[in-house]
Amino acid sequence: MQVVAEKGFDEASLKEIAETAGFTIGAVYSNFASKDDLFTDLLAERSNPKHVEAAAILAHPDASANDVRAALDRLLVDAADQESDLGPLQAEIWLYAIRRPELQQRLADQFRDRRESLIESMAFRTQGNEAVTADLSDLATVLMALYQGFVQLRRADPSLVPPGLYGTAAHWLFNGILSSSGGER
Amino acid sequence: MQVVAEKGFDEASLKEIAETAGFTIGAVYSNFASKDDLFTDLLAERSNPKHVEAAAILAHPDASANDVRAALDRLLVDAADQESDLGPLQAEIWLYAIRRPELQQRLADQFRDRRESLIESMAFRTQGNEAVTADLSDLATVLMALYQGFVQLRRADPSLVPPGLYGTAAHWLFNGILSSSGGER
DNA sequence: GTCTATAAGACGATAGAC
DNA sequence: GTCTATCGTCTTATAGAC
Repeated sequence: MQVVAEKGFDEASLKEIAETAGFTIGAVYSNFASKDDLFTDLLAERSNPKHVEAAAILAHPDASANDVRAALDRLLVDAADQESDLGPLQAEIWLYAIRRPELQQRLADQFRDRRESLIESMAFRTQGNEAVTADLSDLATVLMALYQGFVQLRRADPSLVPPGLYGTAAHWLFNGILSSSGGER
Repeated sequence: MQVVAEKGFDEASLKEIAETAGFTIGAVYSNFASKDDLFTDLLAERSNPKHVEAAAILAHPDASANDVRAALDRLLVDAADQESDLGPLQAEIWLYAIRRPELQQRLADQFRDRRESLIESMAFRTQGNEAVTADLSDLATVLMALYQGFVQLRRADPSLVPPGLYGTAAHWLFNGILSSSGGER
């Protein structure tokens, strides 16, 4: 995955992948049937733990609104800056999956699962607030899409995405839902 | 660009690229020095007209809030569904550019230009509204990131992004900014 | 400017020794 | 289960005729 993130799937030769892992090509082929098989296997192992983290914070009953905003920002900065591989890797996986019909469904399911855990976490914090509850699924979708977009913008140039903007945007969305529920939608 | 979108940069062989264009490999090499040269040249020609379109609608003084929401949704649906190449192509370009330091700056500039035209369009509609004007740049950044994320989610599975959600999200953000400007931010 | 033919090399994948 | 050595194929890029 490290080599694929750096070079791209096709430019990542099995020789380099094997040697990065401390093996030779032969060793790889005794464990995997093909390069595609290797990639799809590693893909299955790789569940996305980041959004679960955020969901855990969102779900924490003592967390204040500011805690949530700070958690979202930390999530973004960690992903885009510290783990600088994450953006390219996700793009590679996305491209790989949408071009293979049998994987496209799995990718969609993955997105759906992440959204579901986000919804559950947020539901815990917004129960009793009907206005927000009704739009919870849409809000989760927006937060996920925004995260993806921010990671890519930030990778092109960190100064494009001011620090704290992810949390601020979430704040705007939340308030926007509240103030929209009264009038027309 | 069509072949690159379908197969990916590496899997798009010069033979297929040439034949798709109705030429042979030799003809390509009499016009371009290398495959990278071909791609970067085509990359430069390809300016993104879509956001300009949206900006034009946003800038129209007679446009109602509903017109703007409808325009944003049309923008998304057109991009993700009709031009189904756009998502993969943008991902390919992004990956290609962030891996080449000399292109990364050009990519960042492109993002900055698009944001600038979005800001100008919106400024025309929000003049006099200080609360929104102050956050215009951030709002534009959020709308751009959201657009990118939506296109990718929708390509994995259209039902992940309900119709109208882009416009709704923009509506929430706008209202959120208005209601946030009074209290703490 | 575009073609055909070809060069040089890298790649994924396999065979067989250990 | 991992190694070395090798096979066939495909690729980018070039040379030279037209």
